Amino acid sequence: MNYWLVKSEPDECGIDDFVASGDKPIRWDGIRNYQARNFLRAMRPGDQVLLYHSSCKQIGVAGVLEVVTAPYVDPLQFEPDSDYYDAKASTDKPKWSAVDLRLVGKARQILPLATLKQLSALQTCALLTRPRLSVMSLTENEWQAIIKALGHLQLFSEAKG
DNA sequence: GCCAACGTTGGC
DNA sequence: GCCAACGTTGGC
Repeated sequence: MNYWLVKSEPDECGIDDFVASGDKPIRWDGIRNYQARNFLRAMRPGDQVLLYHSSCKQIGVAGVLEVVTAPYVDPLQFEPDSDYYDAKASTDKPKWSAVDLRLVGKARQILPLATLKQLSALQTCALLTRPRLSVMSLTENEWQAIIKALGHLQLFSEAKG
């Protein structure tokens, strides 16, 4: 079991999109950074993922997702009309990957960045030390610290009964 | 292979 | 909207 954190602007794809999608997974695509891609390629079905909302009113952890599929070729790299088109990628030599993610639970309230910054377990976490990295692994310790902060505040609710 | 210019991310 | 951080590009 591995732990991850992914960032997204909620206008693009946020926790409410996962709530609306219910059991149906959403493809996590459009990653166009090599380090983020390499983390994404290490994802395995069943891995747990925190969803972080960036560049928005309420910045912070918005909920928990899980990995549904193994990584596969991101089809958007081949679509010229897509924002995520990559002219250098070919079906012979695809460059970018995607996985499918599904909702586990939504936070009752966003766990704000300001709070995350105060957690001692996160002082060396990539979320705080590596700005602009949009997919990262978390240690079990980092994961537990965030889950505890979510749970202790009773922020967590089951998305589906 | 170096590095300046440029573009993007993302908090504030 | 500003700007710091930093990844990418491209000239040499």
